[in-house]
Formats: sequence, structure tokens, C-alpha cells
Amino acid sequence: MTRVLAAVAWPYANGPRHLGHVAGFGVPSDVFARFMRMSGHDVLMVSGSDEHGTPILVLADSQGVTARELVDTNHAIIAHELADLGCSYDLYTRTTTGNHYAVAQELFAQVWKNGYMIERTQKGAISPSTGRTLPDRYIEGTCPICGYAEARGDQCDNCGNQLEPEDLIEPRSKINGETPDFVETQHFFLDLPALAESLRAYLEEREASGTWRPNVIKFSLNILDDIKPRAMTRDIDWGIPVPLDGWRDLPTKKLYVWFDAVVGYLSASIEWARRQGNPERWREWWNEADALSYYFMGKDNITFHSQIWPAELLGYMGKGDKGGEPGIYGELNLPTEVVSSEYLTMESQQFSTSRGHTILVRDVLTRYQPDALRYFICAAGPETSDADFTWRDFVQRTNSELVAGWGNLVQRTATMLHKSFGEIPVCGPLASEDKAVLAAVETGFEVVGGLLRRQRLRQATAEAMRVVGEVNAYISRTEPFRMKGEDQRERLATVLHVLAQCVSDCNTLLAPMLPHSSNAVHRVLGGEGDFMPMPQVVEVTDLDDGRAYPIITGDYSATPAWGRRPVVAGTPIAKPAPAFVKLDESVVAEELARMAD
RNA sequence: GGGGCGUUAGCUCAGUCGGUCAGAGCAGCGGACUCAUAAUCCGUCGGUCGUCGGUUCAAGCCCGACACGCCCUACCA
Repeated sequence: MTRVLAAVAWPYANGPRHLGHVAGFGVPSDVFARFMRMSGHDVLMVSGSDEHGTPILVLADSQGVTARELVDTNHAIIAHELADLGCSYDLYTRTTTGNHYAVAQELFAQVWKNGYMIERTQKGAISPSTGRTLPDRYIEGTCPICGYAEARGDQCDNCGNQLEPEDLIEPRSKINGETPDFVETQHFFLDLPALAESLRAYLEEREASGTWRPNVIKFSLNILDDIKPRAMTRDIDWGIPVPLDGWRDLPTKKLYVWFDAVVGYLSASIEWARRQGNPERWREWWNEADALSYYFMGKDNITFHSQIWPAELLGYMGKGDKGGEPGIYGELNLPTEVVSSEYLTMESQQFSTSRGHTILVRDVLTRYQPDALRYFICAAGPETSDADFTWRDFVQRTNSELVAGWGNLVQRTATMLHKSFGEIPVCGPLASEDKAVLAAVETGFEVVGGLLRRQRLRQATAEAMRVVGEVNAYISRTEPFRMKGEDQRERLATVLHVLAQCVSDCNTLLAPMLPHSSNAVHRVLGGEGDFMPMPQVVEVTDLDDGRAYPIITGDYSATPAWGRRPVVAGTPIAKPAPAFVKLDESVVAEELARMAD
């Protein structure tokens, strides 16, 4: 048994989540975590809502609410969406907790103490009316190169040249049209060059493991070549105070949102331990050298997980050119694996909330079964290359694979059991074809398990479905539905017993991908209660400041083992109701029309 | 501009160390069956593996150009 940290990227709390988020890391991380629990590992899966940063502030202003009000609303929405999808977090929390503030500040302070936070002056754009940093992309003006009037502060969309916002002719704020002030401002920069050698050693060691996806490790090594110090504070009044004398009380200086967002993996682990009543227990996943950690995210986050976060940890431990000492958290484990997905596109275009080209998770969940969405993501998600979601494919995959392939096998098996015996019958002598199908299905545990361990979800799903096909073929070969006579009674019992066993095994194979329906199938086969434990949204109070907020948590200790569980003769089988809903073809047109609105 | 990825059957994609690698699923076509949500099973049609050149006894696989597409490269998170 190994300790496994499943660290899932923190959704930004600027609104409900769209399909791209859950396809990239929400569902894949949950499938992995569930499988690792089934394999007997001690899994800690954490995530939360990322709530700081300029976009939240801008959005809150535009809606006439405070940033805190905005994130309170959105955090609750996101927590429910993820829980409804079945994502089995041990803790899904948020970045505005007292605990998170304290942990982020401890990290920052120790990195500073070790000399890896260097103070520098930089030229920045400030909004004159609010005193807040105006990020480059919130500035527009006329491009000095091509004269395009709508150039952004960082790049001109017309000529493609990279720009400095100061170069723009007649720069203006995209938020309110005012002319930004370009001022000298003091900030702390993470001294990445001083950590580069340690980072390279770490990444080369990870590369040698051969387990990272090729593009992730290549990209990570590549960006080391022109590594520069990176600002870790901002002129903004929404965020975590800089924990240094002379800075702590400055109302407009806060930690850069990305500095604190990645700290969330550690702070959430600590919050989880505190809520368990065992406040040091997080150390088993973070301090013990043989613990494993898997970080799940989209490809736009690779930099932050393979460079910034390891650099923060190395700086915290004093493992850079300038030396230093670890802080109170001790020696912390660097990511074992950075599991980055590509992008999900929607009807061939990138998701875009601002352009309304989007599908919200909660809309899908109100209209369709959560496992239909999970199945699509598992079978056709953006695992190693961009993938396209279309309603036609969604309906097609659901109907022909999930319903007609797997659901139908469950349904026909249960119906025959119910009609012939009303229970799982006693198994007689096995014929060679019985032994063959039982062996083929059992092999699935090794094959599918090996793939899931390596986060090869698409292939794992395809392999599990291939096993389902073998069992359907077994029914065609043995034709139990034709065994009517009393003289065939024993043979019928044996075939149906074997079938019940195979369906039970397939259900286990698919349980990481389809936890909700695994529970339904479990009951169809006469089981009690749930097969796979499910997460819950629980209202808690902040451990430090007493405010109430919802979290996702759950007790997953009853997770079944990965392997065959012998079915028990005599288990009653009721007349089954279909576990999977077939979608009408009209869904395609309906959803496309909905998107066009 | 710099870096990365992709291009294989009508569609979506697998193809590890170069040597039965020309593959799967879906769609199409033909047949079988009736337990099952007209579901299932069997068979079958179908590809100059983006283009050009090179290395090799042997190349989707390695190398070099080129074409097309996508992504990363932000004081957005």
C-alpha cells in the first residue's frame, strides 16, 4: 500500500464550470483516484475553488457585488457540480479560508527567508481610480507597429507582434476606458534562476522515470532555458496579505493569485487533517519520501505545476543556489507526476464563456445521466491530444456503447436470471466456453488496471468495453434463452451463474469510470446499498475564522477491491429496470438549437 | 518571432524496441437470433499511413525539407 496524493487543479471561481474543465482533469483525476483506492492505496484527493485575482474583482465590480459575495456564490455552485459528477474528493475547499491564508503565508515567508524572494521595482500599469494593477490584457490601444486600433497590451491580434502596454498609442483600460498610469512599483519576485539547477535535476530525474506524457516533460525542460524571476505579488486589494513587516498592512499589495493557488494542494491536505481531528496526518502524503503525488490539470497549467510549484517547494526547503532551511512543514515532496490533458473543443471551436460558445456542466447534469458524461470523457476525452465534443458523438457513444453495449448486457442477464430462477443459481460443472469467458474477463483486471495506473483512460475504457463485448458474444454462443427443457436446467443454471459473475466483474472494471451506474448495476444483481462510495457536499465552518462554507468530502473506506468478487448463489434477482437511459436522436438538434440562442 | 503537438479506412482514433502493423470502434452492406431499452452476435466492403527526398536488407515508425491544422509562449487564471 502506498500513499497517493491526487492533486486536482483548482477551478477559478468566476462562474459555473463548462465541459472543458471536467473533461481535462475533473473526471480523469476522479477515475484515477477511485482506481487507486480500489487497488488498496491510501489516496488523499484534494482540490478547491481558486478565488483571488483580477478577473474575480473585475467581474464582481461589473455585477455590483463584492468579490467575497461573488466567490461565495460561485464556490457553492462549483462544489455542487463536481459532487453531482461524482468526483470523490477527500476535501474540496477554497482559497479564502483562514487555513489557506496561513499556509500560503508560511510558504511565502520561508521562501523569502531563504533568499528566493527578491524585491524589485517594475514598471506597471495602475488604474488611477482604484489603484489596482491593470494586467496587460486589460489594456488596449492602437498598435504602434500596424496601427490596429484594438491591440491588447500584451500582443496585437492584427499583426501578431508582442507588445509592451506602454508602447500602445492612446492606451486605455478595457474595464472603464480610463487612461492607465504607468508607475514604478515594488514587488517580490520568485528567484527562479537560483532554483533552476535544482529544478532541472528534479525534472531530469522525472524524465528518466519515463512515466510523464512526452509533451509535458519536454515542455517543462524546455522552458527552463530562458527562466527569469517572476513577480509573486500584485497591486490589488483582493488576495492574501504579504506576510512581511512593512507589507502586511498595505491594502493594495497582495500575493499573486498563482502563488497561493498552487499552495492549495498543501493547505487543503492540512485542512483535511485538521478536520479529521488528526492535524499532523497530512505529513504522511507530504513528508514521507515514498509517497506518490499526481497532479491533474489542463495544458495551460503545466508551467505552474512543473516549474512554479516545484520552485516554491524547493525555495521553501532551501534547496537552491542560495541554500537555506525548510520551514515548519519540513521536507515536502515534489510532484511525482504532472498529468496534463489537452483541450476539449466544442463542435470544433474552443470553449469560450465570453462568446457564449459553451456547455455548462450543470446543464448537462440536469438533462442527462452523470455517467453518460463521464463515459464520453473517459472514452473520447482530450487525453493526449485535443478532442472535440459534439452532441452527435455524445448521443452516439451513449446509445451504442453505454446503453446498447454495457447496459443491455446487464439488462438481458438480469432478466434471464429473474425469469428462470429469481435468484443467482448454483453453478454446475464448467464447460470450456464458460472457463474461457471467465478467464477473458478476469484478465481485464490486469489489463484495464495497468492502463488506469498510467492514466491511459481512453484505452482503459475501450478495453473494458471490449471485455463487455466478449460477454455479449458468450450469450450468443451459449444461447441460454433457448434452454427451455428440464433436462437443460443444470446447464442453464451454470451459464447464468457464469454470466452473473461476468457482469459483476465488468461492473467492477467500469466502476472507476461509472461510479453512479456501478451502484445501480450492483443493486440489479441483488446487492445492497452502494458499491462505490459517493462524495457529499457538507456545510462546515472555517476552522480559524468561523465563517460557514460548503466543502466536498466523503468516506471512501468502503471502496471495493480491484478484482473478482465471487457472486453468491441464492442471491435474489428482481425484475430489472434499465440502469441506463437511451437518448433520443432529437437531443442533437435540441442542444444545437440551445447553443445558438 | 521562439517552442511543442498533430496529419493512418466515410467519421473518431490505436499503432511500444524499425521486421504478420495495415488495425479497432462507429457508420455502410449481408446474414443469424429473440433473453434484452430494435438491443445483441457473425461475416463483409473500405486506406499510396499529409507531400517530397534520405538512411536501411526492411519505415506510419528513424532523419531532412515542405504543406495544412492545433496549442503553448501574458502582470488571465
